[in-house]
Amino acid sequence: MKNGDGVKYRMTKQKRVILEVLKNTKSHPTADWVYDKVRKKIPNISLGTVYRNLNILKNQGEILELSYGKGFSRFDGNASMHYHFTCEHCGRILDIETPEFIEMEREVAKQMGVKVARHRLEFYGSCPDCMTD
Amino acid sequence: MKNGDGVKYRMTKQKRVILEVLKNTKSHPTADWVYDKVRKKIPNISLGTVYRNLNILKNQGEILELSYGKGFSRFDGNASMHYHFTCEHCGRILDIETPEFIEMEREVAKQMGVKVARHRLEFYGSCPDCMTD
DNA sequence: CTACCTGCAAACTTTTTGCAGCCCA
DNA sequence: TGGGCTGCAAAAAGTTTGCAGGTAG
Repeated sequence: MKNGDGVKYRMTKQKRVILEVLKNTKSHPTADWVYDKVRKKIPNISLGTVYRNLNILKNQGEILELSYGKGFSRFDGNASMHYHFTCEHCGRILDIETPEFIEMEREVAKQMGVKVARHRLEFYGSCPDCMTD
Repeated sequence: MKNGDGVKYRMTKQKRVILEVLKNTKSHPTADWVYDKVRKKIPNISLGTVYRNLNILKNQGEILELSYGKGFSRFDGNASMHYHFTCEHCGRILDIETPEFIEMEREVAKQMGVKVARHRLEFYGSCPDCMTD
């Protein structure tokens, strides 16, 4: 992979706009959604460039990549640690403001004899708009 | 999709062997690994059949599908609720025997005004064999 | 018998990559 | 100026699907 460890990243128009799009949405968009949105400002940008920059931004710690089922990722312009709630009706993904549940890591480390570096926690259910069922 | 709601599932040799393979491993294999393993017993089985049956077994609640990053799923012959620990060195996935942390669901439901149906929790770090670093 | 299931192969989806020219630092 | 970055298009990788014949119940 290019842009490995000791490589200096450059700022380009493409990267700036991609980051802008991600920072200005609360949705947790797919690469394709970002592509569509960015094309409004840079009509001839290619999907490959979007993917390349999403990976760079992720490596730089500017954004988060959230892998959900099968073949697709979503991206989050908010890189600080937070959990997510997915509405199983409308598909919306909401940020959760709860502080991290770190005690769980200690518990698992002790019980399994492993070293826990991090965890990922996802909640699923119905969002306020979809609770009428 | 075939095999929808009211459809009766049949037991076939293929499905039986696939389930056997999954119940007899503690690894959390990919579809491809299952395919290789099953081919030792049914040499001319097709990958499509493996995928079809993995989906059926998942819908029947016999196995779990675990989606990790990018383009691939892993399957777990242990369908009872449990968390997973992934070793970031060797890639091994271990089952965690901790009871479910259900209080978190209540906490999130109250704070966000949502209805939480379930959650998924994944731990990452170093397993006992890889802790020498 | 008859629906469901199978093998095969082609299609699909999402993401990655090779290349030649471009442009940021 | 040089080494990363770009657009384009082709390729990868994982999964799904259409079809015609096979088989469980």
